Amino acid sequence: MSSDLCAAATGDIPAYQLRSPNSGLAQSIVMAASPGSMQNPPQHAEEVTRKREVRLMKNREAARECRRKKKEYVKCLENRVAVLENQNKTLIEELKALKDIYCHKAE
DNA sequence: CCATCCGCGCGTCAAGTACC
DNA sequence: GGTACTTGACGCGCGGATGG
Repeated sequence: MSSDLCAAATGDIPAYQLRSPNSGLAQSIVMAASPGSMQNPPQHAEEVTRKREVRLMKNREAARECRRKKKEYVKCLENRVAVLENQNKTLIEELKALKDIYCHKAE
């Protein structure tokens, strides 16, 4: 069973790069030290650390998913190459056969 | 054995892009 | 603009292959 990735693989845009809203997880919870508050109490430090951990965790998973998609995409491309090579071979054979027929007629 | 190489997957960062 | 998401690049550790 080939996924939709394969269908997209026939197009121009790498399927694993196609974006859909709400797909996957990721990083980015921008570290915010509120501009006015120069005091940096321990609670804030904890909060910052927590946010960073969450961000790292999300990005970790996002990277894993990204790699998985990329691998699948490459596999699809390889399959496609195999199919096209076969088609090419068949067409070459066909052409050869037709040429043969044509040559014998010409004689 | 052991040292070295190689391929692979991982975590992280940074830059780019989408979406609000 | 700010936030969320995606992905290329980098460095690291691990396990298997291989030559000495």
